[in-house]
Amino acid sequence: MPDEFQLDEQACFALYAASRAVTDAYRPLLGELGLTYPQYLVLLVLWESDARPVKEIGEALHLDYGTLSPLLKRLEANGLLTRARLPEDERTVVISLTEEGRFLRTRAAGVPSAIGCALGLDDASRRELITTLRRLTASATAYSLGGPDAQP
Amino acid sequence: MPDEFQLDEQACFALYAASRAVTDAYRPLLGELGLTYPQYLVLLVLWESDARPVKEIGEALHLDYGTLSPLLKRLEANGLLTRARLPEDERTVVISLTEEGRFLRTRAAGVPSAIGCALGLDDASRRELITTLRRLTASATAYSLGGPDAQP
DNA sequence: CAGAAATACCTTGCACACGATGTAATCGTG
DNA sequence: CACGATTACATCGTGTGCAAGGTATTTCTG
Repeated sequence: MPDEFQLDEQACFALYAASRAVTDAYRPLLGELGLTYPQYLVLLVLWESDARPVKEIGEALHLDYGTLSPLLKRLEANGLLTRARLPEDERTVVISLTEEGRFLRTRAAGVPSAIGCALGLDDASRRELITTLRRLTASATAYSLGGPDAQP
Repeated sequence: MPDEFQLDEQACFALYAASRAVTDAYRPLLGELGLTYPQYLVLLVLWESDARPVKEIGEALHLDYGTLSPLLKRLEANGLLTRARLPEDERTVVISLTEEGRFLRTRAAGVPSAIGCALGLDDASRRELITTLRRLTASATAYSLGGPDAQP
């Protein structure tokens, strides 16, 4: 019987390695734009719909405030976005793109297709991979929240 | 036509999110053993074959010295392994498990199956996922090394 | 065999990621 | 309406990851 500790048999390691390899592929492209991959993800969210509270960005990317707060501060320092308290609710901070932040989208126009090419996946296997990974993410998240033997 | 910037359509983000979700699932289990996920990966490598140079561990996990050196120092400080220069080649540092490091394997016996269960993948889709991810990793790595338009 | 190149590793600096803790604002309840 | 709970966010500490730069040891080359 196979060794359950065998690295090659573990989907988790394949996932971990693939994730870093893909981020590596992004690095030179995003470096041209002065961005890291997580910063690029934040911009994707904002390009899709601007002026959102930090909470929504965190939900979209599954990132907590401890990660987002300093990241957003760096993007603000680079002139890509602004932070403003909501008058109706002084607790929430709304993140809005600056003109420069909106313009960066045109400079990033080639990135998705370049990466799509780098991954070397046809459209069908890409969709299937996304489906599998989403199921896996949901399953792992449920496990984390509920614990190995959760009793509701 | 679909927006190429759409977060939901990007395999990269699914990968990034899944990788972190899986690491989250490991955290409580490994926390019991006083380990992080990358530290656990190093032990997997050493449990498979002990007394290896840092270079080999890095190749197995696709990690560089900048990550491994401090990580190995922490594992050494925790009494799980030792570092020794090779007499034949004073440049290389050989990492060997201590008695405690070897024993930890028995305490970690339940981890792989617990995670396997948490991911909720049957054996077939797990293997298929690993295959897809390995192709993807190879493709992304080749892209990173060769550049978008490499001319050998 | 001397000097150059390569190798193995280490350290530093920066940017995530996450747990834990703190704070101000709002909400819910009696 | 007082006051405890909740919410939204910030900060701090620790541990990765990676680029860049440094050192010591070996290997290669002329």
